[in-house]
Amino acid sequence: MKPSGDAKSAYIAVATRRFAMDGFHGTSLSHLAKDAGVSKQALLHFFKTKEALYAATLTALADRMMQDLIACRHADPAQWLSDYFATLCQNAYADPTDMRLVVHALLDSDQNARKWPLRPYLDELIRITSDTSGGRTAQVSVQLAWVSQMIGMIQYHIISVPTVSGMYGADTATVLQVEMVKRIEHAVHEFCSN
Amino acid sequence: MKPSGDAKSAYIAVATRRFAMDGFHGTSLSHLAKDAGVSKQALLHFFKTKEALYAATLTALADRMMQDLIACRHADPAQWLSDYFATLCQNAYADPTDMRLVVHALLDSDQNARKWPLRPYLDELIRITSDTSGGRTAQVSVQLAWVSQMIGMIQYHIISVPTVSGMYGADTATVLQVEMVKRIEHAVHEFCSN
DNA sequence: ATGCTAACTTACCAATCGGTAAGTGGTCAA
DNA sequence: TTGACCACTTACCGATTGGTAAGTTAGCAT
Repeated sequence: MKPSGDAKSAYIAVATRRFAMDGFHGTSLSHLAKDAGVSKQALLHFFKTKEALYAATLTALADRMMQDLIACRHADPAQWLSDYFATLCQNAYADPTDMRLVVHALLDSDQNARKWPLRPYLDELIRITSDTSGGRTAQVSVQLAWVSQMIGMIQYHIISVPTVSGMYGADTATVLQVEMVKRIEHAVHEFCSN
Repeated sequence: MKPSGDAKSAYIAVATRRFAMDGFHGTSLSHLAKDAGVSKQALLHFFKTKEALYAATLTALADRMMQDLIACRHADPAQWLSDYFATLCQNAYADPTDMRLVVHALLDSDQNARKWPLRPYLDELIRITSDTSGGRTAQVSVQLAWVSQMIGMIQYHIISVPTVSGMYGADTATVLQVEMVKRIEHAVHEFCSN
């Protein structure tokens, strides 16, 4: 007998990819089932509604992002942030799934009072920022603003890659990516160093 | 007899609000019709498919954004950009519709090779940037990167307002907005002045 | 052997989807 | 007066949606 956790997390993985690609409304249970190679009711056995499955993918996303952040831990908080944002960007070039899912979730967050699971992740980012020599003196609101700005420019950049590539060509898009990584590094240095 | 242009643009206005709120897949023709106070086929009379209506809203969006940019024209290009980004942000606080629509369109841009109408707007932003004393010396790729960064941080900030407000409270969200406007102003000054 | 439960399946449901077909009522040129 | 045309309506369509009901199959403790 299959351990239940395996199948469940496999379904979440499939759902993550689909929801990130097409959004909540653009994804149907039948498509998810076909992707997972099971019947639609196999999904509904673990998740009572489509909404519940979506919520589970968002929770898993939050866990993943927190793990990725912790994985970059460094004694110097500025270096930590610099490493993290760089790897976040590089990983997203290879697989933009998570970044797309976050943005989709942001756009959906109006219509249902969904418990937003990314708060600990944001809080941790702010905490690290407040440990840097440059960020220490800033007010909390300034720290929040800076963190928002950073993840905003990264995530927006990632989701705009296909469009930029279509508008200006793949070559320009690649050059833009390189340039963007530089700008991120520069932004961390400017804010966090004294 | 009603002039046809009026009804058509009224339908586009309704569709713009709905598509910006719920995205393409989250919006149905019947909902749009109910919003407009007509039957579903009134819409299909002007726009042959739902896709065509969506494309029309994106074209209208592009025109609007270009107009708003031109409306801020100023002899000093750095001042032009500063004014534009500030008013863009302020308008979006009052009505985030356009910013949400852009982000929705970015997320959708994979699945159909849609002609993206915002390119002239981007080109114009880059042109203005290249006229500033600070931007003049930069390579085109750097100018594109900076413009992407600016509109990215603004649009992402706007769509994240409800979530931030839910996570940290409306007061913190307001403080963040004020702080964000400052950061935008600072970013323009830093890049464009020399 | 038996009964219980977890992990499914097939069959089915009303509701809604985008879109087609065939009118209806009003305006306007001839 | 007529006839063409435009904006729009009602009626309808097959396909798909999220979800329910009722089995079926396998493993496992007793």
